[in-house]
Amino acid sequence: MQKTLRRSGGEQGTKPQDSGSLRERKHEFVLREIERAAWELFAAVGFDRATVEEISRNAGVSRRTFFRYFKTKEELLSFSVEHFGQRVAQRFAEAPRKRNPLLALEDAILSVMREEMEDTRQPKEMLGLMFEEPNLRGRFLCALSRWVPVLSKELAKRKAYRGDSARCDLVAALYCTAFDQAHLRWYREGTGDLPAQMKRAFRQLRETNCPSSR
Amino acid sequence: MQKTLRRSGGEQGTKPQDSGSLRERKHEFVLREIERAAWELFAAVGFDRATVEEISRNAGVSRRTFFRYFKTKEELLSFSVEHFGQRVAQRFAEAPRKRNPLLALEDAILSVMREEMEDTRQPKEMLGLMFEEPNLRGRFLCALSRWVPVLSKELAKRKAYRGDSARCDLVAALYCTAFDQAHLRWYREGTGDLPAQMKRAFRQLRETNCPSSR
DNA sequence: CATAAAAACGGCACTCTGTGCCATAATCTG
DNA sequence: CAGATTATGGCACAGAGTGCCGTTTTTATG
Repeated sequence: MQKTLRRSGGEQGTKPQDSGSLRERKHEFVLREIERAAWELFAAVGFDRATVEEISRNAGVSRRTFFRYFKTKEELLSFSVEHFGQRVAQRFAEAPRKRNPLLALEDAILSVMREEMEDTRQPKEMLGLMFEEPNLRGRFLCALSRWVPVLSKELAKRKAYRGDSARCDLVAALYCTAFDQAHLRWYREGTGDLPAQMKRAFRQLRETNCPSSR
Repeated sequence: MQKTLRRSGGEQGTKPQDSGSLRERKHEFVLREIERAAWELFAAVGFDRATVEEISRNAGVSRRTFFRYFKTKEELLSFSVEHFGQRVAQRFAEAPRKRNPLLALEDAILSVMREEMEDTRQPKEMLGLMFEEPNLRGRFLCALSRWVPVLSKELAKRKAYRGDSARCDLVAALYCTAFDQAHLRWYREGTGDLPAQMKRAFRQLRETNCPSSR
């Protein structure tokens, strides 16, 4: 009946997803407009002091409508994060089957990350909010954890991981953690480049083994 | 001037920490009383429908006072989780220096976990809330992430990890993730025992290496 | 023990988030 | 164009969380 059930796991407050009809294009437009207004205000006054009231006004919609696009104010944050995960999963799926799954996954993450960094967004400010505010940190981690089933599903298609969904989930989650930790350190140090930090985290993840048997 | 700045990293709404004076013993008592009342109500009507109003009333304090003990309603959840992490870190610190750090850490987690399971709490219900409600999932992950600096600090005392705080952070975070994933799977499957699930996750974490060089 | 300082408490008013409801406007379908 | 769907805005409302202040309890000091 409905063509709307697209997004894999968690539902955003955002229903129409097809692009084509006027209605859906308009929806997409307003969505971006709210997002833009929100980030503008976040950058200006911080997350807490940016009221939905004012975000909505700047975006040209009513407060009530805001909540039809985003279930909560915090969802504005998880939105980008989830989209990122979707892209990683897609990129990973495109990697040749012969390639080592872990390395393919790492490349997928790095590849999407580089694209994102070229974008004209406010990546650093956004991450800053994510890491500073414990409230938003939770949101971020929650959004990140939604990558797990998506990545896990792709991982399960690879020969070495087929049939062990628990292991797929775990490995996916571990890579999400490495992703997070690399970001965190990069943000806190304030120096160095993110891809290098990320690669190091991945390598260390793969090297976390136990020399002596139990 | 103030004796209140104690807790390592994130501040709970809970200030006095020394035990001895009447004031502090009373504070501890009221804290537990609120916690008890809260979990009782959560179990009865769920997290969302349990209002702070009613929790406070059942605990015998005012609504305003509730927020002096817990900064937010959700902090009731992260409270136990953080305490758990503290205990793991302590147990880990007690392990002999000669022991392999990873295995020692695993044992510390398993050991505290077993103790917790014997306690007369509502572990399953609590975890249920943590995993179902995306809202609480975020809180849980955020609380879990606060283990990282604590565990990392202990890890850094071990010979093999000294001087590489980035690696310590990462390894600590990876183990937190394994902990989370094991719980998640255990909860979703509804069967099997948690320690076994946990051990399996740890083993798989250690085995996540890359056979072929890049 | 008495008394003053310090801290906890309760109550009140207030802002903000998030939701249900309904009337209106925009869009889609035929 | 007409009717059905869906989006929107406005309103009222409940609950979370905070600032303020007067009162009560605990501690410290003589």
